[in-house]
Parts: sequence; C-alpha cells; structure tokens
Amino acid sequence: MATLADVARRAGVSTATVSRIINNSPKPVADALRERVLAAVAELQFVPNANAQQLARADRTAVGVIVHDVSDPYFAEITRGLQRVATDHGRLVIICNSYRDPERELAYVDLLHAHQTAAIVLAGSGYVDAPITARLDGKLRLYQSTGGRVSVIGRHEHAGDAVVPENEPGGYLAGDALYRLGHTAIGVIAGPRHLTTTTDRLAGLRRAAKEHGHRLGARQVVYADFDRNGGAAAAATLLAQNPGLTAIAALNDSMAVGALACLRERGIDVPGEMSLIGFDDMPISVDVTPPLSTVRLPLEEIGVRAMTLALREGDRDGPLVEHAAAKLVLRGSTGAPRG
Amino acid sequence: MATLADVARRAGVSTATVSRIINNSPKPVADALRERVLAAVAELQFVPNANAQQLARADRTAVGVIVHDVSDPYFAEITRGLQRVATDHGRLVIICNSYRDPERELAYVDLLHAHQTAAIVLAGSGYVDAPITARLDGKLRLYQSTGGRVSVIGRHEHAGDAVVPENEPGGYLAGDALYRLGHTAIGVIAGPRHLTTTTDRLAGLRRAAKEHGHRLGARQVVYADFDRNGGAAAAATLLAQNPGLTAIAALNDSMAVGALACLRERGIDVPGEMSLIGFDDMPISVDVTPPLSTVRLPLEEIGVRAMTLALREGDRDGPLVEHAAAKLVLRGSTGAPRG
DNA sequence: ACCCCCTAGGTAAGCGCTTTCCCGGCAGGC
DNA sequence: GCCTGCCGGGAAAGCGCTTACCTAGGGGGT
Repeated sequence: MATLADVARRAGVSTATVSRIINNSPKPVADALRERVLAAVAELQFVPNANAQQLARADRTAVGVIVHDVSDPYFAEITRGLQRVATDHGRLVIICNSYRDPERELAYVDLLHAHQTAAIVLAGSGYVDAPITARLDGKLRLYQSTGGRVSVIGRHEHAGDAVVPENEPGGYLAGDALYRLGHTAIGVIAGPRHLTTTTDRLAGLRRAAKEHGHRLGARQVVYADFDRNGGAAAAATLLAQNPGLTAIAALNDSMAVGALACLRERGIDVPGEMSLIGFDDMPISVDVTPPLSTVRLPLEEIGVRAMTLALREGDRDGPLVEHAAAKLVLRGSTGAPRG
Repeated sequence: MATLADVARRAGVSTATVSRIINNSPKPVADALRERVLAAVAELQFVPNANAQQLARADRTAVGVIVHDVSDPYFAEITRGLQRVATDHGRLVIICNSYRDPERELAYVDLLHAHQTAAIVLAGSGYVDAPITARLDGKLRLYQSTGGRVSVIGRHEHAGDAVVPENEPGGYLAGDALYRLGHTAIGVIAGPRHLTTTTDRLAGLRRAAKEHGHRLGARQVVYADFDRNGGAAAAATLLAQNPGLTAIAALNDSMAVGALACLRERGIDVPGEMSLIGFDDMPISVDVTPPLSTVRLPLEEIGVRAMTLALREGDRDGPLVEHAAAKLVLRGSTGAPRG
C-alpha cells in the first residue's frame, strides 16, 4: 500500500508537492518536478486513500440512495434516473436496499450520515406508522444540520426536497376509467398496508367509486406484497369473495401480471369476462397478453428530478416539492363488462 | 457536527474513553462513566465520522459491486443475491453501474480501491478486447496486493475468485433443443460483440449446429444490444435476411421478448410458424404469450455464491472457481417446424 | 545596484478517530 | 506494613491526506 509519503520520498519532493500535483491544484509546479512525481506515482502504482482525502478535505462526495429493492422494476427504473444524473455530476452512488424494512432504513440513514455522503435520496419510504416517520424525520434533520442534503421520492412529510408521484390522482384515474366503462363490481389488489403508496392509490380509487355512486367494501380489497405472486394469490381471493366481479384494479403492474396469470389459468378471458388495470406502466406491461391497461408514472424522470434536487446548490429558498403526474394508459386489458 | 472530542468534553472524560465505549471495546469501563458518556452521545446526537474511523482502524468494511446496469433484470437478480449475503454479514454494499463501458468499469475499480472497500465483485465484465482485459486485470491485482478481495461473475480470466455461468454449454442446450425438434434454418439474435457472454453463448450454439451437421452463416446471426428493442429490431432483420427461417434463438430473454413482439406484430404464429428460445429465464418469461422456452441460469444463486466467495477469509488455497449450471427450460414458444 | 514582489516548494498543523503505552490507586499476599 | 499486580482511565502518537503559512530565490523596475 503505497502512500503519498512513499511517492514523495521516491520523487525526492515533499508530500505537499505530490498532493498538489495529483489533485492538480491551481498552485504552479515546475514541469520537471511534475514529471518526476508522476513517474513515481506510476511506478509505485499509487492510489490515494479516499478516506484520508475526505477527512482532510472535509468535503462530501458520494451520494446515498435508499430504495426498497433495486431488483424490483419500479425501483430499478427510478434508480436508473438517479444514477444517470449522479454520474453526470461525477458523483459516486451508494445504493442501499431496505427491503421495505423501516428499521433497516433508519440504520442506513445513520450509515450514510456517518460516511459523510453529500446527499441522501429516499425512494419509496412512505410509512403509515407515525413513530417510524418521526424517527426517520429526526435522523434526516440531524443529517441536514450537518450539511447533508436530502431528497425524498414519495409523500412529502420529511425535511428536504421531494418529488411526489401523484398516487392518489393516479388511483382515481384507474377507478374512474373502470366505472366509466360500466363496471360496478370492482375488486382491488392493494399493496402492503404500511406503505403510503398503497393508502394513497387506494384513496384515489375510493374517491372514484364515491363519485360514481359506489363504494369499495372490505371484501373487495385484498392486500398483497406488490409482487407478481402476491398479485396472483390476491386475484384468487378476490374471485372467491366476489362472485359478480367484472373488473380488477391492481395497485402496481407486477401484481397485475400475477392476476393476469391467475385469470388465464382459470380460463377467464381478459378483457371479455374481466377487465384488469395496473399501475406504474412497467416495461413488461406491453408484452403480456393482452397488453396491460395501466396508470403511467414517469419513473426514470422521477429519479432524474430527485437526484437533481439532491445535488442542487444551496437551499436558500427552503425545500422544493415537485409533482410527477400520473397518466392513464388504456391498452387491451380493459373493456366494457359483458352484456 | 458533534465530534468525539465534543462528547468527551461534555462528559468530562478523555476521548479514549468515549471511543472505547461507543465501540464497546473489551477494555472495562466503570458503569457510571459509561452512562454519562452515553448520555452525552445522545444529547449531542453524535454520529461518528466513518472516514476517520476507517482511517484510524485501517480496516475495510464496505464491499463494492460493479455491474452493467442494475435496472436490467439479469443484473437485478444477481444483485439481489449479492446484497442478501452482504447484508447478512453486516456489510454495506456500494453498487456501481458501468453501463457496459469498460473505461467506466476501470474507473470504478480505482474508486472502490481508493475507498478501501473490503472486496470488489465484478458482474458481467467479460470483454473480448485483450488490452481492456489486461488493464482490468492489472488494477485488480494491485487492489488484491493491498489486501482487497476480488470475485468475478463470468469468465475466469482475472485474478481472484470466480463463479462462472455455463454460457457455452447453455448455448449448446438451446441449439441442440432446436435442432432436435427438426429445425434446420435457425436465426440467432446475439448480444453486443465485445462481451464474452455473447461469444460464449454463440459458441455453444455453433457447436450444436456443427454436431447436427449444420452451420450458422453470417446472415443468420444478428447482433443487438441485449435489450427488448434491440431484440425486436434484430428479429426483423433476421426475417428479412433469411426467408425460410423456422426458429430463432435469442441470447437473452429480454431480446426474445422483443422478438416475440415483432413476430406478433407481423402475425407470425409462435411456435406454429416460428419457434423461439431465449436465455436466462427472467421472471417475465413465464408471463408472455406463449411462455418462453429458455435456458435457465440460477442468477440469484450466482450472486449469493459470488458474494460468499468475496467475503471468505483467507485465500490460502488460491483462487476458487465455481460453475453455475445452465438448464434447458422448455415452455410454449418452441415446437417442431410446420410440415 | 538595491529593493520588492512574485514564484516554487517545503513545513507543519490539522481532519476525527483508535490504540498503545503509561500512571495512579486500590486490594491482596506475605 | 510493604510490595506486587491489576484495573480504570488519560496522554499522545499516529492513520494518509490537504492546505495555510513560510521561506528562499530570481527577475524587473528605478
């Protein structure tokens, strides 16, 4: 492990000179020296210790990202946007998966704080639980008070900037579309109860129901895990609990795909006998049969905007909140109920 | 930004004592003091500076992961396995996306080296280009010489441990299956030319062709970008260049899905008029219509094994190389050629 | 010819921790 | 009652860098 001092000794100069050269600081250095030092760096294969650099400079370079799970396409797409912007700014990104565990999320905030990251981006961490939210908020504020920036994707109930996807309006869009088509018996495949993404989207659906003179009864809503198999199981439950069902709204596309598989298995034609609508507009939605009607959220763009906020200089104008609009995308999985 | 010294002052003890307490070092400390210090830590909301800790301790904690793109389902699944193991070991994971750019990959190796990560896991970085491979190898060796561990997913041509997916045998499996069904005019949608994943899988396909008394001509192989749209475009090219084609092998499932979309668009029945086989067995493969025949690679398990290797203590027995077997999965997208 | 100032490089003081070494005091053994 | 040994705690030396400050020359202006 060659150090700066080794290089300095080798080149016969002081460590200050070496430091200046490798950081190409504005201070002028004679070409001869520069060459000699660079040669020494190469010979010794010197790689500066980033920890020492950060400590000495007191600057913050990397940015931390906490998501539920990068392997979930929803977060994968957001992450892609986050990464792109960070990379453009020459920032290293540290990605942490919380796996929807609030405690793990809290631990990661501490960790990223301890590592002096320049910013923390939280994606998808809207918890219904108030104590959790308060603790998270406390940690984030502390982090901010030491100079860190925070940017949240989801409900804006934390310190820091936010880009909030229109989940409630999106839910409304889905419900409204179904009711307009003439459906009256609608089943909902919801996500985990403790996430605001679930409660918000569901609230939108309920608003649409009300507006059309209906309501969603307890057995019309089944909670699942935001993944394909959860969706398939929930669809089965829904079918069993609601004999006259003509439409299903899933709160994300993964679950909708699972529901579709369940329906196919039972020989229920979509959209002939059952309409199905998803949420998010994942890339795969267009490739299933029939292609999935859904509510589109500009995920990658959300990531881009969140990282842009996280990297902006100065927050003199206080926290910024941006909204990302939901848009209805009608494809082949929805239609009017049969006669 | 409260520091250790602040806490010490506040509690009226030396920094050494505070350090011992927060790290609960084996050295005994009187309970009264401990309480006082802990109280001070809480009041000041002290969060230790991880950079300073790493510098002082000279230990390595985080582990770095370099993948092409986490938002690609292939890498998402591998990453999930990597993460799980790392988390179980209490390690922070730093994920870096190289976007298949060798230069960026090299830069990331330096970066992770500089940050004193305990290990670097490289996923998917098999480049056909020899100079690139050599440079990568040089950097990895240097990193190893300073105590870092390296673990590679893919061809084993680097220093360090490796888990190598059986790409060539997998390609053979796909080709063999097609020829056995009676196909003779087979088109191939390959990945980027500069990746060994492409060349290895293609080599397997060629071996199968040869064994069955055929060969793959230049216009039977089209290179694309390992993504859906690349696959769709390649399928169109293949169709145009090979009038009598009865089967297509795509070198990954994303491209196969794209090809499927292309065929559907043109009203070509799968598998009636055209058989299609993919590679990887992505989660979505079972949800398209018809479900995709493919070659399964245990991706998450590959991730698990790679991280396990990366985290193992001591390498007294030299680098370890493990293989991950490919397995043929026949579903609905393949059949015998029509009459 | 003198002075001043600018330039190139070195010296050394940190950055926030950890840890070795040392010291004072107490208990126990003889 | 004195010495030994142990225990709790502090002082201080780093870890590998950066950078403010200082110094020694050398060139130009008058």
